[in-house]
Amino acid sequence: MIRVLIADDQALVRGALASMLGLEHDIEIVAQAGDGDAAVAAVAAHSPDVALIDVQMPGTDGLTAAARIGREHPSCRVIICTTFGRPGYLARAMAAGAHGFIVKDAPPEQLADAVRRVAAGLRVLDPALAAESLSHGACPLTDRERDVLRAAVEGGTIRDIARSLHLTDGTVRNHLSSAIGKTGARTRAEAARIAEDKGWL
Amino acid sequence: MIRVLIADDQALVRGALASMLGLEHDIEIVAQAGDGDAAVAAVAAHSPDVALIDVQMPGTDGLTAAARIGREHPSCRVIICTTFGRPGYLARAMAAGAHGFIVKDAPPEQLADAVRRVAAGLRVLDPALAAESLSHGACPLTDRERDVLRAAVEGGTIRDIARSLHLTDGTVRNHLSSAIGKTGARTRAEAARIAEDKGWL
DNA sequence: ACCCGCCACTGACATTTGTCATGCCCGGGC
DNA sequence: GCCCGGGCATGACAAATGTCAGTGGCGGGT
Repeated sequence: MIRVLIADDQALVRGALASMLGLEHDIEIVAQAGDGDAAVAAVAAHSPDVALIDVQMPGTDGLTAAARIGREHPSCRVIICTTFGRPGYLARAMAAGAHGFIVKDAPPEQLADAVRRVAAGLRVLDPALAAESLSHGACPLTDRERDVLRAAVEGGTIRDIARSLHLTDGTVRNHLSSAIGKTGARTRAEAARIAEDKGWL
Repeated sequence: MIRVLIADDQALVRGALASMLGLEHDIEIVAQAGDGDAAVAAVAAHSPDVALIDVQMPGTDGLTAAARIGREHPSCRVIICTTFGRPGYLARAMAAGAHGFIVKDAPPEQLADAVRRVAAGLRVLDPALAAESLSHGACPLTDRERDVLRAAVEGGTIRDIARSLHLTDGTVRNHLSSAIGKTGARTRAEAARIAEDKGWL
């Protein structure tokens, strides 16, 4: 029996995934969680063989939860399961020590398969996405540029961003300008969208 | 037996929802679809009692598919099932003749229940969301303002928007200014985010 | 010790943007 | 017929934005 934890913030899909996986005779759902902290706690409490974790979750997101699980409970293998196949997500998932990466577009049969492979010690990832992740290279943005872009997606003015980061307007403009250059955008809004698309935020 | 169609662009959650609903003894999944056009076609081909349709789908989106189904196949009742509980979505779903509206945050048991209620001719919707939808009133934007905002979410410059809509820069600025005023935003980026959040685009 | 990259800031500059007043055309309601 | 709202446009103006050059501090390599 493969003991599995499922973490996803949307109760409906979490339950649906659980009942789908529960139909498999060699898989047992031992716990569910709705956010990153609950996922880490559940791993500690139930020590599952495999944790299936969504990226988008309130509070601690799936990628940082995966990193914590990898550090604190190395016996539990992690599969990242996400809506968006963003190259940056794959890169960060691998850096966090995840053993699998699957997108929610994938055919349903693939999920149980991925769980079995990962439980057996193999790695599971989409070849096309892996190629894109490698070819596009790592995120070219510096820490500060990421901070500024993250604040920029809200849509506020430069002064808003500056205040929220305790910086000068000029500094924010410089970081934004540099980020715009690196992303090939022509506006900070476009730069923010591009960075978000690639999973760099 | 209640005959159900499931439409969702993410194969994994579509399959998961299907296997969860399939566990119910009085529910039978007769078809699945990955986009709006396929959903309409599947309704025509299998004449299900209930169609469970996601909003976000490539091509024809779930709300317009629901409207088509309501017009062309009135015997099939529609439940809109969405990730985001945006007031505008609920309003448009009701306008399209949907009989139910459920968010993916809802507890899993609620789904089968909603299917049964809707099949019985009742309406199912989240009271809190309905209240918000009514209190926030309808979308205050004119058609053109919506067009311009939709083009603005990409992040391009005013000139980009103007060209993509075959308008003058000045006209675009006027529409944007008016949309910014109506949304209470201070930037076109913020206005676009707000409008998207409310489901006005 | 030296160089280099990142961070933070300043000041200046040319554009872009948001706002406002004004005008014209059209279609719908009274 | 008249008025009103919406779409489109122009022109003008203040403010915000993007770009550039230059300064200094800090820390990590070699």
